[in-house]
Amino acid sequence: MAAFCYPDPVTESRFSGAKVADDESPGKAADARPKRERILRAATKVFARKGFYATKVSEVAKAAGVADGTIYLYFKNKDDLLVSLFEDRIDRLLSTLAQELAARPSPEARLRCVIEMQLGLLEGQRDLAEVITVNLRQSTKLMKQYAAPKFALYLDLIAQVVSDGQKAGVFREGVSPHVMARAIFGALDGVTMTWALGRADAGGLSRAATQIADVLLRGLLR
Amino acid sequence: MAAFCYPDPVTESRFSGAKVADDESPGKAADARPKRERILRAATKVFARKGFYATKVSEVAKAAGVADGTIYLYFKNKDDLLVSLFEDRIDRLLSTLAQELAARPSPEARLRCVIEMQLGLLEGQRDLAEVITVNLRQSTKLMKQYAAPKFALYLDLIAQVVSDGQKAGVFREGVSPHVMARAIFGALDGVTMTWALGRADAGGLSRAATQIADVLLRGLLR
Amino acid sequence: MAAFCYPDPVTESRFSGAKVADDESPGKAADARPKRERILRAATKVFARKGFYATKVSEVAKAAGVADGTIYLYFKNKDDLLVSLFEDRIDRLLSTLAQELAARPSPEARLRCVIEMQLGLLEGQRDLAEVITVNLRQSTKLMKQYAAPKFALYLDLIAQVVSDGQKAGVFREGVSPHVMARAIFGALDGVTMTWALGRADAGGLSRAATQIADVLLRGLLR
Amino acid sequence: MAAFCYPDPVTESRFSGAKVADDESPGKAADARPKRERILRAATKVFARKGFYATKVSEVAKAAGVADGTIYLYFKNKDDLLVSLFEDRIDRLLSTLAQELAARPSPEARLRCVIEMQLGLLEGQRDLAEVITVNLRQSTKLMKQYAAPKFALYLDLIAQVVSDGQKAGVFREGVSPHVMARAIFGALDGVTMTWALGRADAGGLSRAATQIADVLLRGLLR
DNA sequence: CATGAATGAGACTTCATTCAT
DNA sequence: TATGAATGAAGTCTCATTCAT
Repeated sequence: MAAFCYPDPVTESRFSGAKVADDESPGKAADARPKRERILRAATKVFARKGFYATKVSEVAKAAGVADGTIYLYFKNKDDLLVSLFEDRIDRLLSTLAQELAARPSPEARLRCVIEMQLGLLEGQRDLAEVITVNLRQSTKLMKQYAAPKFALYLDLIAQVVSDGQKAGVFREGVSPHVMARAIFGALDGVTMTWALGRADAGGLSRAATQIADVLLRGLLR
Repeated sequence: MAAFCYPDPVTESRFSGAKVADDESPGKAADARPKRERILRAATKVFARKGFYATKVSEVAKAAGVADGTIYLYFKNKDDLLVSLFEDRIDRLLSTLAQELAARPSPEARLRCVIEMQLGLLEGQRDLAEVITVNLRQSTKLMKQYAAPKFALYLDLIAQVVSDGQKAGVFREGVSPHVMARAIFGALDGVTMTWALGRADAGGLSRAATQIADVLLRGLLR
Repeated sequence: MAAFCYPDPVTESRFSGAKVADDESPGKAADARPKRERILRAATKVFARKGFYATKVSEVAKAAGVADGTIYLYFKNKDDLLVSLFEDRIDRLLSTLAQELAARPSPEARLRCVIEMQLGLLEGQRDLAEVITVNLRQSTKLMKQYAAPKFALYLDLIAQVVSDGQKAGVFREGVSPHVMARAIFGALDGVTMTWALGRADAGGLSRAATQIADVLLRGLLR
Repeated sequence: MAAFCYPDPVTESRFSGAKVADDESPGKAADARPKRERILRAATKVFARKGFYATKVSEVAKAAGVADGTIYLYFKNKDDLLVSLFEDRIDRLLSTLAQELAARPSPEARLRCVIEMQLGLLEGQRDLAEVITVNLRQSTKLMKQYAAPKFALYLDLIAQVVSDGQKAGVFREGVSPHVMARAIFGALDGVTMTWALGRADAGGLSRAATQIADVLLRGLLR
């Protein structure tokens, strides 16, 4: 559930110092990671507030507490900042999701898991949610060239859950797993987007998750 | 179904003056509209191909066959081009949809109508689909200030269909009509987005519409 | 002799208005040429004073009395400014030189013509001289990629004069025309450079021309 | 002849420490000099390949196998690198040349000596030749402030040779020794430049030296 | 109405230089 | 001495917008 998440803000501040010391290879720049993370986190916040194109690199730098030039020690350019942000987070989601799914044999449970995870990981992270649902789509180029491959992996994973359910005789035939994957993703994305752009009340996404899961499962079951 | 559509490309060049003259408010200059339409159409094409921010106003002008400055006789600025594009199209959708829905009493038929219409109007208009699903999200500002209100109207309309279905005892209780509206919209949007970004095969959206409608209806029915 | 020159500063201000009107094709942007020339002239002045790399594009713009962006309507980038400057001038030199040489049959006269022309065209144009002898060599890239081809044409032309003189039995054999061409060009370039970097006294180059021509001719004659 | 040259690349790596230790002022740190030399040599190579302005200090550092900051322990700044390079080499040339000239009484021999030395020292050192003929002119500021004084010394030395020859009644009167010095230097520089920018074939410069010396001497002799 | 040359503000990015280690 | 991560000043270039024709 914490898959896609930044380190929890609470624990983060507590352990950030320790983390560098204990779970990083000591040869590497010991403080490089935190700085990269700091920049990414600042970028998320500013992008969400102002939009990607309206955000100046210098604003991200200021928010991260580094010099403008420092951004370019960690990211190729401004675009790379957005893409890296997306890739970092979706990588975490993919690996956790794969792991969680492996632990759940029933198709229903697996589908619920996907739904809860996609919504759960953004709950409480309005900024990240906004960046991913809104800002990431800023540029067709970014979408097509960079985000698309990772995104396709995620859709395939959902499609697999549907397909497995069909093979197991639990889900109805006659529904294309790939269309369904897109629809499921889109439904969750749509809910997240309006949540992020609106009041973003606590618990809103969890409640939505249950309802959407109920409807989709009833719709898919034989 | 032609709601959201451009005038048919064939008739357009021949009759554009006349056509727009009769179903539009007469206050505006007689030949201004076709030029406005030409610009809007060019914008759609270029925005879809390159993304809103990567598109220069001069490129839209060239694609529309007008001078750069002419754009500013019809639109306040570049943002206005995108917003106008969205509003023009969604206005047509809203009025047609309201009209179509009025003709269908059963909740199932009404929900199917929504789904078919949202997908149907973009079928064969890959450019427009891409602009609406991808480019419109370019700027949080645009989304929040301009698109959001119109968009909310659309979501309310869907929510109403769900809510009416519940009151009629056809759809299950326990599902928030607003959450459902967002999920339905998102599901269709997700399918459209991948369709537009991918191969965009003819008929792809219609087939998807039926499947999604089936799943959602089964999921919503008592 | 005016080959390589800007229009004479005196006549220029007198006739610039007229020139546009009478000797330009009227279809073309009537005032584009003067603006390009103005920029080129401003660039020469500023480059000579501060060096190419130390000169900001905005300084050239200010000196030319145009906006920064205007520079980019006439030149691809800052490098192009330097290269264009060189090419424009050398083109004029080449065509005038070819024409003058055709009118002189004797090898001695032809060599004197080359020498007087290379030095004469820069006499009184210290800025241009400095840009060509000093600034142009600022970048190996510029030299190798752009200036070199035109420059080679010029060297070939000198080599041809030497070679023709040898065939005519006037100049000694045993001297490579190409080596000699480079040496002649270099001798003149060296004199011009120190003249431009130093006091640049009026008449200095003409006097030098005669002396150098004398030495080289005596050295080359049988 | 080795005047202007780097230490021979072969012996250099083996004996660099010892060699520089004996013929240099002992005041400086014992191992600082080889590092200074390494940096200067790296700078020559990289400047020749990319041009002074296109070369980053970090590239020189990498080529020299030192850290960026180390450069600043030996040179005040990037400009100082170019100036030092020039001064180091020209100092060697000047002292060797003075010494060689002292050993030759006849004006003809002295002039041949100048020519052979200027070309000879660069033969086989294409990089250095390119830096001196092309890169050094990168900045008017560098030329005027730093290189010019040393350069003037060199020109004076050549002028002296001409002037002495005239006084001895060997060279013709009526030729300004200073103009001649600039022309001689320029002729050699021109040949070197095209050699360095072109194929730079072995022996090319020596052959050129003889031809140029022949022409100039015949031109200058009574 | 239409044009398109001109504008000029402002963003991204580079890179010489510094300094804590 | 040596390092190289960090800095931040500053320049090139773009492009939305204007306005004289």
